[in-house]
Amino acid sequence: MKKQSVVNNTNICKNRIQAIKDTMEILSGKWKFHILGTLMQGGSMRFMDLLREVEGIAPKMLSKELQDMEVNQLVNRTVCNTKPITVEYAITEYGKTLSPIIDEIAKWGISYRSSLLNK
Amino acid sequence: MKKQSVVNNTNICKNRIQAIKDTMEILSGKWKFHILGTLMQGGSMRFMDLLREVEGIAPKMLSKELQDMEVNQLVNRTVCNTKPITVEYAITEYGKTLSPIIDEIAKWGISYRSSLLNK
DNA sequence: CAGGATCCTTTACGATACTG
DNA sequence: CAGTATCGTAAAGGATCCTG
Repeated sequence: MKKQSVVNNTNICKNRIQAIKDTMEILSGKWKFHILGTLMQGGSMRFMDLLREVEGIAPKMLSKELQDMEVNQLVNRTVCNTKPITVEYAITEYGKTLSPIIDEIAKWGISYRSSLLNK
Repeated sequence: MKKQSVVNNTNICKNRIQAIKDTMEILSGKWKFHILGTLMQGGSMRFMDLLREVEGIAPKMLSKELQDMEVNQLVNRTVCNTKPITVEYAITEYGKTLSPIIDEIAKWGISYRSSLLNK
């Protein structure tokens, strides 16, 4: 009667690896974590602001990464009727579900830095 | 006397972004999360086992990624005196500090999958 | 301001073959 | 078995110019 243990260890492992693959595919590229981290603390930001905050990124790359994330509903793009036009980017509610990941990454980076200093 | 508030909001933000940068630099490349996830659940593994488990990776890439991570002390390489020689890879204690990140990534991937199914 | 178009350079990645 | 060598492609990245 213990038929549910068909879900064996091997399967759980495979699923876990598949899950990592899935997530990383969506967050692939050099800049996505970086952009998400910036948007998470900056609220709504314009293209130019992002270009300034995400140091080192070229407009071409920023544009491409934002499009990727828009497709995956992680960020929201809003055109404002100003003159000249401005565009606001913000994290969606769905995108916010990534914040535990970003938080852990930031946390690790911080302790990494301090472990470098204490040598 | 409140001189410590020199650490203002802007600085905290910059540090956070820098921390994300640091972490992602160490975990850069297409395969590191994947390999780490595998090693975390597999314990000590041989090169060939990894090649099999990390589906799709080429030996060259596996070798390179493992070397990167060895330099950063995330994984441990042990040569065994067998015939023919075998090599065991395992996560270091330091590497294990990355597990909250990997866990969050796996968790997100799993709920991402199930949200796809419920459409 | 927001970004697309173009061109060019440099890495990253992949497939296959080979060696101690 | 555990890799390295070699070669080729694709993507990343940078610089500059252009347009609605």
